[in-house]
Amino acid sequence: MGNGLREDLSALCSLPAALEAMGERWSFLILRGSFNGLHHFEEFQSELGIARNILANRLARLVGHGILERRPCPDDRRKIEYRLTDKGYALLPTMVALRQWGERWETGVPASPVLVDARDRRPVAAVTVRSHDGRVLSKQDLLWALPEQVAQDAEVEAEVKAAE
Amino acid sequence: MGNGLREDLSALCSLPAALEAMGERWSFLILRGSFNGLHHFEEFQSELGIARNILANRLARLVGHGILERRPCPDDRRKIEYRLTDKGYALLPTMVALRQWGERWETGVPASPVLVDARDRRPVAAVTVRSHDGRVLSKQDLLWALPEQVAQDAEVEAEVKAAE
DNA sequence: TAATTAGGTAGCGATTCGCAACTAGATTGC
DNA sequence: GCAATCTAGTTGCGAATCGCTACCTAATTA
Repeated sequence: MGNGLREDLSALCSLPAALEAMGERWSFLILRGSFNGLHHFEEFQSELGIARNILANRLARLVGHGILERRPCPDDRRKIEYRLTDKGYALLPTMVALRQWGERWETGVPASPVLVDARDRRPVAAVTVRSHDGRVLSKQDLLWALPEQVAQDAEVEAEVKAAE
Repeated sequence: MGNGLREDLSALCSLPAALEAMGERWSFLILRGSFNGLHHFEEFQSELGIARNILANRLARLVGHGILERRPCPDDRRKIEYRLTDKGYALLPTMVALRQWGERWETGVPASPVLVDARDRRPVAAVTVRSHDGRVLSKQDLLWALPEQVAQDAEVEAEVKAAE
């Protein structure tokens, strides 16, 4: 049933393994490439091993959604630069969370390259869900609520005003 | 170029909007259903509007990957229960992060239902990337490092031992 | 025992996939 | 300044996957 995800990439990064389980992978993988400093068509193509027409299609889609920005290189007008927009960069927590999940549950080993704190070069912490005041929440601390059941903003607004 | 993602779901949850941009959606959407308390084939089918053969295929895949567990209902032997495993539940931060991204950048409105802290029914915080000691890290605080460049465990092990 | 319900399969046309070959514009080598 | 090369695609093709509808089987209810 599998359609042949490349094994050579699975070894380096858990993301393909995570997406093998989760479904479509190229958009996420292109995004990972962007986060890791890839900027040009040929870089993505050779790094990811994606078919050229699919890559062109996905890049166009990502640009269309405002996740990547497309602009000609000033120094070499054959080249096109693809860069993350703020919107694209905002997918970092999602990316990191998915990658960490793949590390923990699929590959079992840390992916490379590792995302580290620039200050001390230590790997970032596991991405978690937290309460409004920063406590880590786990399964039994969480609840799904309809909008009208959410604690209303009386106290929240009071705090915000107090902080200003 | 779009293949017709249902609009009626986009209104309720930002995840379809996020996945409209990100690619494959059914596995994530089934997972969201699981997080929100769906357990049976027909529930997923009518809630998500997914084709039956695709749903059967995706459920089998998720079960095969150990994300969902499949077991016959003891009280009604026609029914099959699909439940999140620990591995499946571990995708919560990814789900929440992707959903929050969709809320912020695609739909612009909070999704329903809302994930809240059971203690005070306030919505969970935005999922962020943090340092090992919990500081929120942003773009300029982060670095991609090769495994050999990661701060080695001399001090880390020392701390761990000190804590024991 | 007949009708209904739950969880699938089977068949179909349309779309998308990956692969390979080709193209167009810019640049470099000689 | 002309040929070779390099970048970023597009095109054509067969294979796989998609969504839709209809059908099927086992268990339950009337």
